[in-house]
Amino acid sequence: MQSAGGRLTDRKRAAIVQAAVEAFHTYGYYAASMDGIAKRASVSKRTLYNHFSSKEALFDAIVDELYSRVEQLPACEFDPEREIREQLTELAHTEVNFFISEDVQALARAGLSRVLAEPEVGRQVDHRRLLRRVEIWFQEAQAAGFLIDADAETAALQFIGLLRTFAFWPMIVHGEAPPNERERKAIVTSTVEMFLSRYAAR
Amino acid sequence: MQSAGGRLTDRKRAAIVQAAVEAFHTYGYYAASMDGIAKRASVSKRTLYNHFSSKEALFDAIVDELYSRVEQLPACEFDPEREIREQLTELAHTEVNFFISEDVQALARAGLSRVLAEPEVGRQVDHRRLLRRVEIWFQEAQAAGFLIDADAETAALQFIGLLRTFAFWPMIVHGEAPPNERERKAIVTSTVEMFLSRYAAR
DNA sequence: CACAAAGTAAACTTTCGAGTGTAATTTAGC
DNA sequence: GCTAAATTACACTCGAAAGTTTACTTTGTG
Repeated sequence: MQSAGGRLTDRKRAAIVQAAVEAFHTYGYYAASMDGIAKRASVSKRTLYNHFSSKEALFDAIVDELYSRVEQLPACEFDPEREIREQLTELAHTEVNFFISEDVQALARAGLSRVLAEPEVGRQVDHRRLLRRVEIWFQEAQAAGFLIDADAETAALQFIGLLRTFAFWPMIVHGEAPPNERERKAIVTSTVEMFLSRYAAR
Repeated sequence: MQSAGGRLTDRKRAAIVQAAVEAFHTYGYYAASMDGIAKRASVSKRTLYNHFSSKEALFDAIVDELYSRVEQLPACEFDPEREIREQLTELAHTEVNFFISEDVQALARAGLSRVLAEPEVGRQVDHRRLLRRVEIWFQEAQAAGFLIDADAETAALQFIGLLRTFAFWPMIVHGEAPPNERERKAIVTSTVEMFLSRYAAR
């Protein structure tokens, strides 16, 4: 028995998943090799293939894994008792932390590199899944009279789009480091400011 | 002599460039093969290699080619005599048409797929180059008293970011069709609206 | 301790794409 | 028409990466 918990096979599987996340993060789907992942996980190639029958199966498992981590985002329910700006700021911080997390970055890099080579895959991704939370929040704030009447989906996309512009795409495209706390604050503030300028009820 | 103009070797080269743009657009950098490009250009593989000594050289040539087309964007100078909203709308349309053009999409897809596998490449891309025009425009509008005092780079990034959120990333990530004229108008209008809500002088 | 399940190492097959060598053919300026 | 440069077909090398086979070892539970 080793120090880490679980049966040997569970530990091996976890090591593989971890290594795969790192490899996909670093190299993208195509440039990440199964040999490399096996090595990184300190696992024989055969063991890798015993757990995951192909690279694609491994990738799909990783996507599921990361999605499940990802959907456990703290729910942000609208609260009519609290300041709208404060709540929006909190929501923005949650989203930013989400986008810059290792897991999401790994998922995005791997997913993107795949989607670029196999566009059909991208067409089947539900891009509203992550938007819905914000959309619903917006509708509730509207119903409570805090925000003006406007298309909730557009507003949600604008909000998320602004955050991604500063805290997601630069990391993906230019390999920038994740924003530090000061930078995150500036991003959130400028986004909230813009959003409220447009949508705050008079 | 064939119908198309130019020396044979020039025509061949043009066919190769055209085929490469299409291939990189369709498959991304890695999944596009030199055999495929040669076939698509109706050129022997050897001729392809006589013109471009490697895939990387071909890619770089394409990047240069597209960049040169791309930098001929109609300059949008700020004109203190005209309505700010009208000018901003025009600027937005120019940018949207730019982002959704075949050339830019091809460049982006190829560039992205490369950057995902070789992050160093991405780090060397000057991401402010396309921003500068808008930034300068914004500063001039500020100086003329049409826009409030605020960080020009942030504002420019927000503006471009909003447009890309609706008219660029969905095509890249989800393989969506380019927005039609009605959709483009809606994108431009909502972006201009948001931008002016935040930055228009009182 | 026995033994079944799981892991290991390393050589192996296949496939695919980049890039080359060559001999024969076509093009176009003189 | 002659000639040099460009193009072509195609067979080739080379390397990388997916996935497999085999013979052997480790692990841990009853």
